Amino acid sequence: MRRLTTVRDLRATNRSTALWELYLRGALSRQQIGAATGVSLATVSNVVGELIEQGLVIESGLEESNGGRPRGLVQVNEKYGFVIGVDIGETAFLVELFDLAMTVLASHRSSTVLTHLEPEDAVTHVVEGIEQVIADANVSTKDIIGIGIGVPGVVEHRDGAVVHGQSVGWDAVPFEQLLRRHVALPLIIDNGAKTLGQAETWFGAARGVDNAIIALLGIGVGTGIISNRQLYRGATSSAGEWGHTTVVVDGRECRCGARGCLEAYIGAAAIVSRHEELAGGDQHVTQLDLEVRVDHLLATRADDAFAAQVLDEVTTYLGVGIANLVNLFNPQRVVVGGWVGQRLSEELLPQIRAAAARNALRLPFSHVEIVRAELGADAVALGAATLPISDFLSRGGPAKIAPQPATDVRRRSV
Amino acid sequence: MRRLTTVRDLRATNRSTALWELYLRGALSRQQIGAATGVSLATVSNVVGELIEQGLVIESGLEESNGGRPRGLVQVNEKYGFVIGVDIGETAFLVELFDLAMTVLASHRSSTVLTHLEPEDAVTHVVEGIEQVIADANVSTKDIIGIGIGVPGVVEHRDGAVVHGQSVGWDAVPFEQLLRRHVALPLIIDNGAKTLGQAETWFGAARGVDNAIIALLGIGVGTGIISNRQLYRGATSSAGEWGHTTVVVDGRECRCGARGCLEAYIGAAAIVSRHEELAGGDQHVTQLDLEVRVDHLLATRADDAFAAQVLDEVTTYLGVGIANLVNLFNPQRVVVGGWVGQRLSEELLPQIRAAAARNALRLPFSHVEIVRAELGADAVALGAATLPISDFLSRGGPAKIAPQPATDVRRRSV
DNA sequence: CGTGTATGTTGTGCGCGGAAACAAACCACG
DNA sequence: CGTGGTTTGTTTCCGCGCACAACATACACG
Repeated sequence: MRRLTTVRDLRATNRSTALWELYLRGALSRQQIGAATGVSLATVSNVVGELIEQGLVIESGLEESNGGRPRGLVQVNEKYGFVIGVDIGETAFLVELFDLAMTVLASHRSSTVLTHLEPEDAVTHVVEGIEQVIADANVSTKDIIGIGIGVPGVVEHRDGAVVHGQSVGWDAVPFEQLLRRHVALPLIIDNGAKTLGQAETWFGAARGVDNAIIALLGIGVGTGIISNRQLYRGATSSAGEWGHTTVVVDGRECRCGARGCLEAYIGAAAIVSRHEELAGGDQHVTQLDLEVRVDHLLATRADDAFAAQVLDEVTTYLGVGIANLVNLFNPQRVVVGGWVGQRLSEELLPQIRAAAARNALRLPFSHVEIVRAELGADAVALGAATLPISDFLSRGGPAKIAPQPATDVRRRSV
Repeated sequence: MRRLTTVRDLRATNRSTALWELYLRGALSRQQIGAATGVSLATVSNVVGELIEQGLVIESGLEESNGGRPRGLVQVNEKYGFVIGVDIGETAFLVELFDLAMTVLASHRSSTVLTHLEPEDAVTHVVEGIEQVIADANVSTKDIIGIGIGVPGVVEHRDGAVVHGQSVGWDAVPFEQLLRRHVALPLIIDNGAKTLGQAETWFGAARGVDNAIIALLGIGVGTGIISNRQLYRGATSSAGEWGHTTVVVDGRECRCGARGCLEAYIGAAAIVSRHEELAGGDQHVTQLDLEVRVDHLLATRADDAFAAQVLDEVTTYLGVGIANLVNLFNPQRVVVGGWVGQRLSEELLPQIRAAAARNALRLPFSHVEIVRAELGADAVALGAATLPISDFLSRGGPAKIAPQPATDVRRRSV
């Protein structure tokens, strides 16, 4: 966090907190801002006036009056700038361009089979997508605040993001460096589970919660951990690697090389192959098949005893995994998402809750809600797009605006 | 965190950060303080001057000069105030009185068998201990900044601390309320594993580390999680309950009622009874015996194949538990402490590291050090005593000092 | 003992937020 | 339709805190 020492830093933080409030809560009156930020009304007026002059904030109607002057509402100018969110996912690339209200203005999808993705190919796909959405939405490059990218793997920040993505065969790929050769805009790269977590925290099932965990179940299994409304990153920002925590010592073999990992029990591939192990069947499964097969399992569980058993096992292991998170992190809410998570929690949420209850300590469990994710799989791109917005709000606006001339303008206009 | 809005808050934070630096790093020159806090030398002089006048800080010698005026060093006045740390542990009560340099000025120990501890008895023991150490150290009550208490169980903060301690049979005991009837001083109550974690962070094996986990292995098994140099508490401050995370689905029965908890494999009682299960032996083990038996296991592991097997198993499970923490929290350092942890890591640390390496992801594991705790079991009381100090430093000194008169004094003296 | 060098302190000015006075916008009621 | 009451928004003034720069201080060295 930036240190706060001089009087001018005060202005910067007050600007920033006002912007955050306005962004997350929508249109607010000046008194609401004052109450939320703790500054006097006079200062709110002052700060808001500055923000309006610079175009970051616009007036948006009046409240109903109850006898006196009606409260004027202000809100963030949705068209002040634009952001791009990129999802490099398990099944496809998705590039979306948003305004600040997170309305999708343009979208570009391209699918690939990602068993072995060449970094250079990924760069090409992403750059193409970015150029495409900018052209489609017809926005000026200088109005784009930044680009956020969610990748399938651990992201290490040293001299730009370095990606370790086992599932796509990436070992210490300097993805940020590669991209910067073709993209001049500000880039922020993070793990896809983390960006999904951010999306659910800002706009989905974890909205308004201080401490939450968003579990992402797909082929891979991961989490985004929200602590004090912020992503928990750990020392080298690889925190939340839930999929390879051990739930059975000496258990099933996992693709990571260890044994008994959670992913080896509740990952999409594990679910399907477990059913084959019980029922017999072809061993050749492509990734696209996985979705169909998981759906089929859920649909036929009333008739297919093996399917019922598999889902029962999955529910148990998922419950154990969640219980471990609850014991260790003591969150207020656990959100189950990702395409496998969505489907499972759609039909089996009570059983998942029960399994978690059996394995968690009573006290932390009594304070936690286990809910289904509200946003779909596209939320990874949405969450990625929130990364530059988060920066933008924390900086209190664009970095370039020199506060001095702005003050002059105001003075002259008086 | 307190919000920072007015210009006066600036002074308060600068005071506080200066105090923190001085406390954690010892005697510093004014320029060092300036560099660490980011304020100008003039302001440092100003703030330090105020602190010296109020007696919180004293001058402590000069540095060697290399040509110019020698740097004057300042440090926190160790005798400005005193704190009391209390450890309500598995085997005894320990009450200690410290000065701000954490020198023990008086100590009071009383042991009990804690299988069923009456809250009222605990209150009596603690109050007696507090009165005793105050009398022994011959300090004035008004010079005591506060009392910190580490308890064996989860602490919930609502209307004062409420303690849930299964191992001592406490279910929602309003311990703070009970104590306040007899103690007028400021009280801070927290989980013993967390206070130990704080002690190792400030003075022990996790000193200077931003993200660390201190594992406490005794009869119970818990952790103190340090994130950004602060204790991670979660939503209701029960975070870090490691002992009852599941490492074997459908595994050994645990005293908590669930199955396969880590504590059922590496807790002191589990270790001893596992050896009995293999070797046969009397089923009657008191808590005091446990220490002897664990020591015996370690001493005879070269000759006793069963002992070797038990320790091998324990090492494996401990490694798995640590690996799970590493994957989820991505710390820079894991400190193994508690009396069982100390003994195990004394002799088996390489094996523990190897077991963790087998089960953790490569990337986070490559950034973590697994080390032995530096402080003994008494550190729970030490850590508890840091709680009021932490408050004191964050407030920038005692709450009562009105800044206005102090300024007057200075002006008059000019 | 003077000169050079680095440290500590003392004014001065700028920018910030708070309090209070003031201006503005609306409702209600006669 | 106008006036008083009420609530909101703006402006002015003041105190405060920090940065900058000039000044005072303390030591080493020759």
